[in-house]
Amino acid sequence: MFRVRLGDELEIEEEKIYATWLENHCFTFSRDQKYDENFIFVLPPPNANGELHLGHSFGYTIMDCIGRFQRQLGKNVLLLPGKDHAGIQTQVIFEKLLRDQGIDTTTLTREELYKRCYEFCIDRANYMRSQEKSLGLGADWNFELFTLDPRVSEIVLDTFIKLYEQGYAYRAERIVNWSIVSNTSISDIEVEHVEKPGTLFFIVYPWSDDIELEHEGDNYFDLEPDDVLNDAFLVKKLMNPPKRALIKGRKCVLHPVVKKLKSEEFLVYLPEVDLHKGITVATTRPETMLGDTAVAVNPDDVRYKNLIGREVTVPCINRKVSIIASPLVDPTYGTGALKVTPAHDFKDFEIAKQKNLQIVQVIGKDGLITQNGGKYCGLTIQQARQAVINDLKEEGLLVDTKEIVHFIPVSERAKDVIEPLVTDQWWIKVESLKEEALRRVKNKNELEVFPEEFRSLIIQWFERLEDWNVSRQLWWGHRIPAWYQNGDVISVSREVPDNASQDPDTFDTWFSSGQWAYSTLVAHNLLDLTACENWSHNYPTHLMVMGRDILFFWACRMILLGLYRTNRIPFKKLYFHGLILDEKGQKMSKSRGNGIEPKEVQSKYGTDVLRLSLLNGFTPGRDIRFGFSKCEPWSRFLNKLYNCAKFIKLNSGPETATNIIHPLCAELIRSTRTKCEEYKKGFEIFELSSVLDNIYTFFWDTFCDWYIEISKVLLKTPFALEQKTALKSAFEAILFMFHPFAPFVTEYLHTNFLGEKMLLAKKRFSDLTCYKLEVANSDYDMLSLFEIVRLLRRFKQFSTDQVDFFVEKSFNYEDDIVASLSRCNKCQSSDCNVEILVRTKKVFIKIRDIPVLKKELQKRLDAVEAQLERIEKLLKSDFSSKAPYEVVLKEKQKYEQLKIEKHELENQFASISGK
RNA sequence: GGGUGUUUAGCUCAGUUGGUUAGAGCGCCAGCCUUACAAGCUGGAGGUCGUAGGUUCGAAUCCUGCAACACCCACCA
Repeated sequence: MFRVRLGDELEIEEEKIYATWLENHCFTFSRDQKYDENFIFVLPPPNANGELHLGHSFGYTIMDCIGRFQRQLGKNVLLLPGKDHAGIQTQVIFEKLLRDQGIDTTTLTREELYKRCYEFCIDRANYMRSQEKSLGLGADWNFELFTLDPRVSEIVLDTFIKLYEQGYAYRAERIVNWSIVSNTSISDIEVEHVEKPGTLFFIVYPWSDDIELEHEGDNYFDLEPDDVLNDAFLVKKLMNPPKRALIKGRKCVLHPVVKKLKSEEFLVYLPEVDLHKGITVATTRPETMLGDTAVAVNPDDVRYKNLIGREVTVPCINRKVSIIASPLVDPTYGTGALKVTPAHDFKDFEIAKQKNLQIVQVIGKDGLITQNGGKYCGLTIQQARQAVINDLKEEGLLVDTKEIVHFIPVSERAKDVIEPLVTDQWWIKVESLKEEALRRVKNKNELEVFPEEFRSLIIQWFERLEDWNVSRQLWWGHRIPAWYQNGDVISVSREVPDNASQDPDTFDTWFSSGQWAYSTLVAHNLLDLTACENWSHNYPTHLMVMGRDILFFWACRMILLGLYRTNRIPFKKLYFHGLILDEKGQKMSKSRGNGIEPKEVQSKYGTDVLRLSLLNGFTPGRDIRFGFSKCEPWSRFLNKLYNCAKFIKLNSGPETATNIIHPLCAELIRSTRTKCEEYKKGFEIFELSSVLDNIYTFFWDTFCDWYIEISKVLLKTPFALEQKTALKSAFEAILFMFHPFAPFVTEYLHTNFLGEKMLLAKKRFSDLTCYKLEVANSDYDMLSLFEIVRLLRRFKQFSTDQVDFFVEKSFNYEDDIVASLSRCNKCQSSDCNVEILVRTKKVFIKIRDIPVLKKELQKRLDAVEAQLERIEKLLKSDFSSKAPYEVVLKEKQKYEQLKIEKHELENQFASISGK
């Protein structure tokens, strides 16, 4: 926990303040209230295997800020905290930890590993909870849950059992993304594509039988390409395009399919291929040829059309395979001939399914070549690749290589290269589930998304969603409740059948976190799943907040599973925040070394500065840049707040006025109330950043720079008591409004400087003094006071001599206030040499420095004339007839006012001329 | 290849449904130790709102093209 230093002498201990909040049950949720009185939101559970980073701090700050505001409204708020077991990620981290400690993981039983890892996670969770508390997170800790908590797992398993019973969960052998390092399958969404250099090998698969090739003459027309598409040339559409062309020195043939690019049509010319020895394929992974069961070409590809059905021999393994046609083959890429390895490539698997090809697995789950790989059996992928290349070279079948840059799939968690493999897995059939999800997500009444643009991302994701592989070959996670006898599933149930063995696999982490929105509520008896079928009442939660990076991982899955089990989207409002970038706009990461730890900021500036600088200037869904330079202004702000509190304390006593009569004091109360209302409105639509901006300006510019300065005069008059009351109640409201943003310092000042007995964290709108005071009506024009002071300040600034003034019709002490703020002296009107109309008031000024006066008057006159000219032009145009009446009227009124001002100024010029 | 977002002052960003003089913080210039605060106060300079068109009486704001940057998705071997 952190101490924050304010000014020279004040230190605030955040930990003590947090303890006080807990002691006073500031964050305690009471169960017995109605939906409308509650505000419940389930917090995203961070992975319990490390510590919180700045991104977590950002999210929590937003959530806590909203939670505190909802309490101010009088709501019964529950922020429900938790931690995620994070399957594969934790297993990777934990196994490495054991290895680093010299422990051989293979010597431990599964139960032992699980137990130790559970303890590890609980330990991390404890640490992370202390971090969450240090941020000021006002969660009800009695409700905290872990995703592997028995109360939660029970629900997760039940969901799977239900899915199985209703035919949504099934087992199938299919090609999946396989991580050799983690020894498990992973879902598409956990695969990243990383750009890396690689080599494209051109390999000849010789004809199995003798073949006679047709020869079609040598007429080639010279053509200039307009563009290049992979290995083919694009030429703008011609009237009678030649069948054969020489482009950039290469013999090409015309492809019968026209390519459309940006609404323009192009002819495609494919480079001719050498077919004498055999058919040439291109691949970056030569070792997979051991599992080739076909060579595929595009059915429209004229180069190969006549060869479909012929046989070639796959070198190294000497397997005879046919040339088949598939529209999935891109004729412009490589040679246009694709080696088909169904067991180790997604597209090839698809082709094999359509064409009923044999599937030969040559790479095992351990990453070694299988027995199907013949003499290469037992080699690693890299070794096999080298061996195959050497053998091909020897036989003269490797005809070309090309260095390319391509995207290779890697595991998001372990970062190792993904090998597509055919394995037996559990799947969730998503077809009908996603239809329902799409229908509901498109309905804006059912789900509000902040920012709204993100709704289309959710829709697109669902549209593309295919069956979900939910089994993982890991020991860390919810073990799948499927039971086998002789390799067959005999039951899926929480009951243990006799003589059966349990599926060794666990669920994909997202299968459990996808249920978090309701599993947490059910675990705490806030929701009854059995009542969900035909219910009409509201879903218990109101809001879900998360980073935009887990939109697909988490938000979509919660919608999918939430609809399945509760018949509702488990949140009414879904709010996404952006990610934290460094000052240069780059992602923070350990490898770049540009990350900032939350505690670095907290110990240097205090938690409130961290919160304020994160919340300042952000827009939902948009990433923000963060660096220490963002903290400085907020550090100054807290110092200002502290000094302001000091001033208020110095100028308040036990007595208070109940009736505010002086127009300036009344005006202060009124504008404070207005700010409170704006604050409320802004928060209700989650405009946290603009709310902060608004109250910042109110505090600094309006309250400190004007009202406190004004008070320095009024405090010496008989209006002192009501001035003190007004200042104190306005400052109370200011602390109240800043409290969700900067809870620690505001709480401290509230108790120690305002001397309030009630905790600020417990204060509601209805407790604010500014709403209770009786305030006299007045039509006082605050702006004219501001204008007069600013005018005099400018004269004073530029003038070499002193400036005196007299304000017409000034009310109680107004002239003293003007004198104090402008540092000019008041005098009698008769002593003055110039009079200026400021809004509704006339100010008489005595100024000896005539050139300065003239210059200033001229500046005003120029501005007025420019305005007049502008409006005249405007009124002469179609504006008067076509613009709405109110808008025209506003301009006309402005025009009249300006004309009077101009007249006055001209008179002044006349009176000083010659002086 | 598909999609989304961004482009406003020297820097970091606001700018709500189009309304006519575009805002803040930091930085810059000038002047102030005015007894809450020099981490402050006062005054000031600085922007043809990426570009080319269009709609409109009126565009930073709406539409279209273009450019640059960023991110996400995708099974080009």
